Amino acid sequence: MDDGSSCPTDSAGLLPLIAGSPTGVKDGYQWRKYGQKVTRDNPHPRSYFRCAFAPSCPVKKKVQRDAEDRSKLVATYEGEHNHAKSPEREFVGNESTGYARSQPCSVSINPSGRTIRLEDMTNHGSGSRLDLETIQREVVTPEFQNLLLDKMVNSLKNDADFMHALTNAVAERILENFPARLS
DNA sequence: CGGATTTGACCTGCGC
DNA sequence: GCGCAGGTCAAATCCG
Repeated sequence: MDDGSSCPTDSAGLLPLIAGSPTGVKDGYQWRKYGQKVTRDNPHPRSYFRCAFAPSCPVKKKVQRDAEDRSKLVATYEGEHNHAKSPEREFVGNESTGYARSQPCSVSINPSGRTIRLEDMTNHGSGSRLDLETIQREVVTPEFQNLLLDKMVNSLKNDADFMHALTNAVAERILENFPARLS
């Protein structure tokens, strides 16, 4: 087996993507892994996570490497969080944009609107250009943008840390521009 | 020592 | 009814 065997902690073949995050890709929430399974159509094991921040939260996340391009990580979110974002730092996105780190990711929503699929292109291998075009096609739709905006606003409003940081940033800016008047 | 992860077993749904 | 595949459980193990 060529996948994960070289690294004992990379049992799901995900290690390069989730270094520093034992529960998976950082997306602002805390996840607890509850299972792993090798599926028929993909030799790479699929990991199952549920939201660890709120026991009653119905959200589940499935993470699996792409069968054809193992540098690609596919995360599937099911359900919606019924609580505010985890107080843990490392805000890198929100529940809709997912782990919007600096790396490109493809986002798609299934017809029910309750499952969000993310594809993380970590290593810029072949096909990344095509994937980026796919991302652009999917993200530029007005419906999707409105959904993202709505989710972002709600998430940020509920994030006390973000509001605190925003307030501080604004205050600093004011002090920079008008130091004499405030002293 | 407590919490998180791993992993084999078990459950459930679906196609034949 | 049977077999297969995906999903979940829970005991064992690991790690800080």
